[in-house]
Order: sequence, then C-alpha cells, then structure tokens
Amino acid sequence: MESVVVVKALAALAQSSRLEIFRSLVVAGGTGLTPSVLAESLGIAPNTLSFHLKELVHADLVSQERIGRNLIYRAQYDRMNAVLGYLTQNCCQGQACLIEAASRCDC
Amino acid sequence: MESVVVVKALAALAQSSRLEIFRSLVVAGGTGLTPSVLAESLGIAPNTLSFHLKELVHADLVSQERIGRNLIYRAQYDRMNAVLGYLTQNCCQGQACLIEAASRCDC
DNA sequence: TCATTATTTCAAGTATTATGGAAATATAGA
DNA sequence: TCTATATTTCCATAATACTTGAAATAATGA
Repeated sequence: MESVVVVKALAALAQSSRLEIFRSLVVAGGTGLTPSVLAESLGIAPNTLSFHLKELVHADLVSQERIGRNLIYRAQYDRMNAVLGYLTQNCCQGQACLIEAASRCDC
Repeated sequence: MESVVVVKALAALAQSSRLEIFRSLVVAGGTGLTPSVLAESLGIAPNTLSFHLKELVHADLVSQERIGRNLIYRAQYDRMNAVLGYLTQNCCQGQACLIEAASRCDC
C-alpha cells in the first residue's frame, strides 16, 4: 500500500465529525447507513455531512450505493485494515515482536 | 480511549513527513532514533523535523528522551495500538466478525 | 570559558480545510 | 406533471497547518 493513500485515509479519519461518521458505519456493518440517519443521529447539517462523506469516499474508506431515493454508505473494511497494517509493518525490524495481531476486522 | 485523543493521533499521522518519521521509529523499535539521523535519512530540514516530532510527541505517539547531546525519539506502541483498536471497536455490531485480530504490534 | 554540534523556537507567508447558507439535482409518488 | 424528500454542489469566510529562514537554547569537549 502506498504511503500517499495511507496519508489520505488517515487525514479522512483525523477529523471529529468524520471519525464519528466512520465509527457509526463500522458499527453498522453491511447494512450501512443513509445520510439522513447519520445527520440525525450525529447532529450534523446535511451539507456538512455530505462534504465529509465525500471525503471518506475519496479516501476509499467508505462506499456509496444508491437504493431508490436513498444513498447507502458503508465502511470499507478491507481498506481500513490495510491502513492499520501499514502502521505496524516491519515493526521493530521484525525482532522482539510477540504478536503481529489484533484490532483487525474481517466483516 | 477518548475520541478527541484518537483524532489527535490520526491527525499527527495524516501528514506525509510525519507518517514517514513515525514509520521509521516503528521500524527502529526500542533503540529509537535521533533527529539528526531522521533528518538525514528522510531529507527533512531540522526545524521542520522538530516541528513534526513535537506534533507526534503531543499526540503521545512518540516519546522523547535526552541522552547527552542527543535526543532519542521512540514510537509509543501501546498508544498506537489503542488508536488502531478504536477504529474497529464494536465493528458490525459484534456480529459476523470472523477475526478481531491483526496488525497490532507488541514490541 | 569558548567553540562546536544538536536541536528547538519564533515569525511570516502560503495553502488547505471546516462550516454555513442558499441553490441545484435526483428520485419517488400523487 | 407537480410536489415532497433526499442529497449534493457552490460560494464565502474563518481557522488551521506546513514550510522556511533566522535566531535562540542545550550539552559537550578543548
């Protein structure tokens, strides 16, 4: 995974509204959530929410699917996992690491 | 772990120079690295490097120790792991998750 | 103490980002 | 087609962040 992509993903998550949005989507799982639901539950104005969702989609951390009048946003678990993995890669030059495992989601 | 702390940590990592610095420190492990070494190996001006290191220290992702004329910076693995864990917490409402493990470093 | 090396702080300029209001687009149903 | 709902886009403003050059601080050794 390229460092530029990782920076983009981290930047997308490094903002309180977006982190909340992403966390909501992670918890929601495969069902996903609509902007309306997110806007209401998080108390974010629809245009601001749209801006942040776009940011997350551009970072490939979230996917978008239209179903009728609604849009469904979902967390992209594989991309999230790749970003997490990047941070620990080659940790301690491979030595002294007891585990290389935890906090990955395989939904 | 509080969301504010996580945002701060993610913001600290969401910048190409800092991500490189942090990755170098993660790879270096317990030995740590001095600003001189980092500045040379990454090609970052010393004052710019200092700015970014401070950012990482403030986010608690990196620790600082003085040894004689040199400062030694080290990755804070526990904090990094906590941040990674935050992102996957309660993933998919607990259902359908095969593993809750990977990409954590236990140096 | 003085000079040197290591590192940080300060100030300033530019660029990027977040937010809000208003308007535009898309879809569905009457 | 008309209307309502859902969502996005556009624009302007305010705040924040990155980088650079110059100066300051810290620690060591001569």
